[in-house]
Amino acid sequence: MVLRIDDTDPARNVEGGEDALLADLEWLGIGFDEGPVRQSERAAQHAEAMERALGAGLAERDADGSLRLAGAGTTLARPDGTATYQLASVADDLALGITHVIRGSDHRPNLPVQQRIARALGGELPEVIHHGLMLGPDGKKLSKRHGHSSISQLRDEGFPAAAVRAYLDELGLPEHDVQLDVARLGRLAVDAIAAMPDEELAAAVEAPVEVVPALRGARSLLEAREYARLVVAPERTALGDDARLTLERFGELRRPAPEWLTSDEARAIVRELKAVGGDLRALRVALTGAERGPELASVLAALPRDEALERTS
RNA sequence: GCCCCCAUCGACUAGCGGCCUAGGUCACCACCCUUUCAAGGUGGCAGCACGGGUUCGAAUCCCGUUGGGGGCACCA
Repeated sequence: MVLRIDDTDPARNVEGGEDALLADLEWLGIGFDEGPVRQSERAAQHAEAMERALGAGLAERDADGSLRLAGAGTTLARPDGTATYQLASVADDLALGITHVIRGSDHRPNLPVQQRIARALGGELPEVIHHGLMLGPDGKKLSKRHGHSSISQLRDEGFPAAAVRAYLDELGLPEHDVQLDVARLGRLAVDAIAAMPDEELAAAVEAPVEVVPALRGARSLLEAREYARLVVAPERTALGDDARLTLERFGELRRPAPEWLTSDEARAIVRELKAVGGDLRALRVALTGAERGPELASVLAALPRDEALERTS
């Protein structure tokens, strides 16, 4: 597996583009054996290929000095002598001993041209497989408008890398274009978060390990982060007098219990409150400042005694 | 306009001439569980784009139509 950066056109190279690409690959956990090989650093090899193409009668010199594929008109080299993608990629495929290329179907029309160039260079093009393109949920070309239009955007939206990989694996190499299925991706994110070891999940949302059980129901890392915030640093909320009884009863149950509750002990307290007709919603709001969030028992288990009592007093 | 790909439930797919009354997963709907949201359990809805062939037999092979996509750069 060779990572090659096809940067033959300086005008189109984006500042930081390569780093962003590398970062995405690393995040996804996709490694490579060689590279990155930059085509911009292989001008000498490309010049050699031009000579051979000229010698084989494959290329013709234009009036302005550019090199064109005989008969077809495809440009192989610019007037300044730099190779275009068509020539450079074929020459490098051959030079690097590439055996297989997997690329999007937008490249399909290039196949016959590149096979022709490869033969003129005295070789044979690697085996090429084309796959369908990823479309937006509306069946149209993926764009910024859809959101989730790039790997880094998916990461920012809180999808775990494992979920994105699982989705890609599921897709395989479709022959036709494929619509991005956000719901499916979300489902895989739930599974991926559920499968994460405590330490990893804690690190991913920058939260203490004790709160991890409270994060388990989250559907995205963003949501998990929000859950963690509700446990660690909730907003203070004023509760009405009708909540008083439940909170007092909670205090009576919590005070004699250990500093940290096991999940069984936490569940037992919830069960007890439930049995006496306690207002669990009020307890939730007192503890997390929100009506919705992590499972109540897991919140109890994530808070030390004094903190829990303080929030409910 | 010209060239090239593709076509199964809403989505992603399994299917390579008889195991197809078309299977799975997600979504959706109902119910169960649960005094939050998820998760989990049970059940349900729903599809071979259309028209012709070939064959004893077609989702599967052939032709056409329609639809979708890609390409037609001194971009990659």
